[in-house]
Amino acid sequence: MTASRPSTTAEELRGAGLRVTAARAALLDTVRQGGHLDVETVADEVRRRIGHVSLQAVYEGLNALSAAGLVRRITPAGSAALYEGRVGDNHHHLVCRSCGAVADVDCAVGEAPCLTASDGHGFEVDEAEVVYWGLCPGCSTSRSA
Amino acid sequence: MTASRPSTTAEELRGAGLRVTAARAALLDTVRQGGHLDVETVADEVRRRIGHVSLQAVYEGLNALSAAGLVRRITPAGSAALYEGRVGDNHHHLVCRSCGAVADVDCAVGEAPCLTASDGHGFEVDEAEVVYWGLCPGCSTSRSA
DNA sequence: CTTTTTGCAAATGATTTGCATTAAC
DNA sequence: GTTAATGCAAATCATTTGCAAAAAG
Repeated sequence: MTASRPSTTAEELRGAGLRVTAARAALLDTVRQGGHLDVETVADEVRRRIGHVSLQAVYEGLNALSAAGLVRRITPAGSAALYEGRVGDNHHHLVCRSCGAVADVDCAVGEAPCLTASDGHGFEVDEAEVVYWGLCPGCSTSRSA
Repeated sequence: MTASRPSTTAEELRGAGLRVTAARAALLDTVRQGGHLDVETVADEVRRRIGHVSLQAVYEGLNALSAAGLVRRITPAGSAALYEGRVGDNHHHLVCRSCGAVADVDCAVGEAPCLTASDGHGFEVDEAEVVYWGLCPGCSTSRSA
């Protein structure tokens, strides 16, 4: 079954140089279908799909997937990491200070505006991560009402 | 005893609604003089100034100071938090993926460009945090050389 | 067959919490 | 005198690590 087009999850994994295991495939599918999932949530969903998978395998797999650029890892609050399936489109995040909700946003200034720092201090920048802190609609309402 | 001369630091603490203690004052002075300091480093420096201070007092004090807006807490890597004295000037950070070095940068697009998301999704945004990921001069050189 | 991945448990590191003591107001 | 801050130790949470067994290529 050596398909020539990378349409399946398995093929993508292989194309990224990763071994194809049930855990990895379920991990990738799960992250791609959800929005912003923490490790525990991913683990639950993966287990719902393929049965038992250790938490360590989930951590390992998510590391491998994000290193390969198949998923993106974000750490808005500094506490628990979140994973999302949208990669390579330079989108950013709105994070609620109150409930922790995360929403996607495209960059404010067109194509890839924030990708370049005004003064790079000699750094070789390859990615810009923007987090908009505030209150989500729900928390904003209950706070002012 | 009641201090008769108005030390700037003490007054700022009072003005922010915080009690003036040796620990808090040393904390604020320390964070303002350093660049980007982690909790342990702050604790060391504070002890060098006023003698023994518990690590918990440092955590507590830094929380109070950042809640009051006197210092800023940043968590670039998701691991250890860093504190800096520059607040309210909408500056951002360059972070080295290799050695973790952090440098300040002013926003790329003028005054406060990244402060507004293209689509706020109803969020009430009050701050935008930008992290430019890359390699610092040193790590960049040793990697390509 | 060789290398990577999984599983299990214990370890690590950052940060928080409970409670008595002390200092600030 | 009240209230908030400090010190100390233990607890908590996310994540990592070591090593043997199982699976992928």
